Amino acid sequence: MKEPRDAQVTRDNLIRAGLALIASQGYHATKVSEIVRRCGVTQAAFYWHFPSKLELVLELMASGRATLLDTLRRGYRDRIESVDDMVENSCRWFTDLLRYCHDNREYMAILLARGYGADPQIDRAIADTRTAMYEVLRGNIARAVDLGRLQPQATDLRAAFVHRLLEGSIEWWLFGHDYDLQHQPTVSTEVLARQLAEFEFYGLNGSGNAG
Amino acid sequence: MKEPRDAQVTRDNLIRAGLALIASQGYHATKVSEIVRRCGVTQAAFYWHFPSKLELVLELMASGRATLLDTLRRGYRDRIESVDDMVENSCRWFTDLLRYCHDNREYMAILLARGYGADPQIDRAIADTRTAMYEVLRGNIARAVDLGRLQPQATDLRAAFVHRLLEGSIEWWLFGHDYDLQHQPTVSTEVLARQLAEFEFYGLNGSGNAG
Amino acid sequence: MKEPRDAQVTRDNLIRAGLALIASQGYHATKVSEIVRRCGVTQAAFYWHFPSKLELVLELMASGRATLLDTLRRGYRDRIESVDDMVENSCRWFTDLLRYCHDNREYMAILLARGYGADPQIDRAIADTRTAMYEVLRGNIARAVDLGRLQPQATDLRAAFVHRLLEGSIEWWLFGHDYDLQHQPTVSTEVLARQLAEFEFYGLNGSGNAG
Amino acid sequence: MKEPRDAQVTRDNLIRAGLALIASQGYHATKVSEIVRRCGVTQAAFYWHFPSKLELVLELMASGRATLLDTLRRGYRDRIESVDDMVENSCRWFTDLLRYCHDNREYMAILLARGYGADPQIDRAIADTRTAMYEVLRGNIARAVDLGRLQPQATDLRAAFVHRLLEGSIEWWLFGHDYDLQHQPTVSTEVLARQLAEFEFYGLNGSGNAG
DNA sequence: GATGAATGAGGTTTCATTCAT
DNA sequence: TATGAATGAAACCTCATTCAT
Repeated sequence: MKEPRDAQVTRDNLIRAGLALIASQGYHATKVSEIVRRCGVTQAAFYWHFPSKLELVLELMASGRATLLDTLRRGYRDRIESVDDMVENSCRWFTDLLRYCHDNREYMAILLARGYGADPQIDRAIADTRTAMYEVLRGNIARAVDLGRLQPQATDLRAAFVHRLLEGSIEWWLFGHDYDLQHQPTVSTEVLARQLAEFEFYGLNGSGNAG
Repeated sequence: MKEPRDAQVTRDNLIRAGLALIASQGYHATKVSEIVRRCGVTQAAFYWHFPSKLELVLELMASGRATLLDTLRRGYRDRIESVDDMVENSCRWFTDLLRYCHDNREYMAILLARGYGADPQIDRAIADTRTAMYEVLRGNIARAVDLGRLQPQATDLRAAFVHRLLEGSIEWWLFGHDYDLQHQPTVSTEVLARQLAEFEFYGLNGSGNAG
Repeated sequence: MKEPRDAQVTRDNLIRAGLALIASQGYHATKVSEIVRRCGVTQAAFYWHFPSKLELVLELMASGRATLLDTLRRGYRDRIESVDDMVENSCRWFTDLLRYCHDNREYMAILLARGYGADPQIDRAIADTRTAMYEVLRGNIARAVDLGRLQPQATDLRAAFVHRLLEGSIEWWLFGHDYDLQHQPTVSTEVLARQLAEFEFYGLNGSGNAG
Repeated sequence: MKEPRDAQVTRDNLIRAGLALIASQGYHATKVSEIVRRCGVTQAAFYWHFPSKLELVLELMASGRATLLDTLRRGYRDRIESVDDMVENSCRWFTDLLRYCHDNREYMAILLARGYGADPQIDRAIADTRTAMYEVLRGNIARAVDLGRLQPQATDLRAAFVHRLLEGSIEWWLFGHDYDLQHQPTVSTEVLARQLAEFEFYGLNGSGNAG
């Protein structure tokens, strides 16, 4: 259990600082000079750890993607005999996801709003991750259709609805209406997850058995 | 025999070129030199028409905002005796909105994904417009609650859901999963509007009387 | 006859300063910052006139090459009935060439010694020009062989000898033994040309009719 | 079971790698990082062996100079009763020299073309060695003049001719017209030496008794 | 209304060199 | 003897912006 090597600390600091700055200002507005100033090292040190500013971001995105997809795929146990079972499943799954997002708000900021348009490679990294999220949701809906729990109608389209509902709501939850990085959620994880699940299956009209 | 291309024409060209470039590359990646190159004028000409690159964008956003809000507020005739009436209303309103978005895809690209993180003033312009859209939706839901057509429950939250569902779905519709500016919609305006309205009120479970 | 435009003056200054610096320090040691300092303009001005430092040099080399080849090809009137006629022809031709070299010593410095190893494109530019010079000399020898004035023996090899004798002697003449850019020729153009021509045809042993 | 590669081995490797790189790319384009990468050691190791990159090169040049001068001075046995004796002597001497150059082509690359303009100290090292070579040649000619074998005319100038003819021809022989480090000689050592010696004393016109 | 030419500030990246271990 | 990690100085180049004409 040897103590963490200095280099690793510096490297982690650089990643953290880069993440924070890019989340709040975007890629182009974030200068290497500012990243290193926050870490108390020189710019040359940055380039010892990373081949370029772009590579730092791509590494950032890749590691965020890995942990996010991990979370996404863990969920959805399959006992679904009724629509209400599906609501329950969705609710649990959303809860896990929201916790992840809450704990990784800076990564989510880049993924959901501050990333596009920075650089083609970053665009791709974001699009890939978002598409992966869509695929998971689409898979779940398709399975429910196969089991006869949902009507076999416009699966892709409705998966896109759920996907965008979910992403957009997370963005709103974490950053508010004006995309403020300092915004604090006004709703608890549990309430949001439940309301989202209700809305997902019953829309504004509700289930009929709501309180 | 130069045709009399007056100042207004140049100005409009600059705005159009700026809009196209920013929509596809983002604010920082869009250079004044590129904008003017597309218009066949010099950079100094740009600065005769606009005080700065930022001002061009802000003007862009303001004019987009005006026409968008115009469209948004035109809708929603008030005869709502049943939920199905509301679905019909939503459907008509969505249709108008989608038409606008389709006709202004570059502005929507900036508004929905390529704008944040460019500059605090741009961020504000975007946030304001998006919030205005949310307010319209929230107002409609609140009215339905007042009229006893919807349950008086979590109005803000559910307005946020609808708002993000709508925005996100438009983004997907216009630009696909990987935010490709060249993407072509795979669903017609009418079908998307109807499906959105159905989903808005009944969720994945559907209305029961769907085809 | 309008007075020379400012821009052209600046551009010429930059070229001249670049030529002088590269001739004396080599390509890599010559900094854009130094070039512009000598011209009293900013670095951005440099990049308004030239796309890059490399392009400045390539332009330099290209224009030097053009005038040099022009000089090279002007020479060699064809009356050669005896070896002594050839010596006379060579002498005149060398005189022209030496005058050019004397008037363009900075370009010659780059071409003959300070250029190689700077950049692949520069290497090519130099090699091309030197090869062109060799070809002219080889052509002359080949013609003399065809006319029966020289023995048909190892033409390529002996052309290479003459070429390198000439280049090397020019280098020595202009820059001395230690390649000093400030060196002043110790021999007049005419004497050098005559001695070179004698050596070219008779070697150290001489013509027998020398003084 | 690491083989005992002691300090001297590492040092020699560094020198060899440096020599190869500088010969092919020039001084400035050769990075310490690249030298050490080829040797499998770190940059800090480099600086344990050498005080600076410049010192490595100077050492390189000094050792090349020592062996070259050794070769140069070994030659020229003094029996010269006729010009043909001198041709024979030159031929033998050139043969030795060409062998050396062939075996040390990387050093010759730096000495003859890739060195100038790198750094004042390197320039000096090169100039000194080349001047030493000139002195040897001049001494031989002077002796021949003293012995009455050559005419007492323009000794310095003609020594310079011979010197530059020799150097330039070696450069051409080793690296071709476009200074390609990979070039293979197209003429054997013996043929080149003989032709050079013939040319040295008789020029293009030849000896009259040539084959 | 527009141009040609220039500025100034700052960006990313490079590279020889050093120092604690 | 050597390494891993860092420094400092400076290089090339970019780009929004300006100004005289």
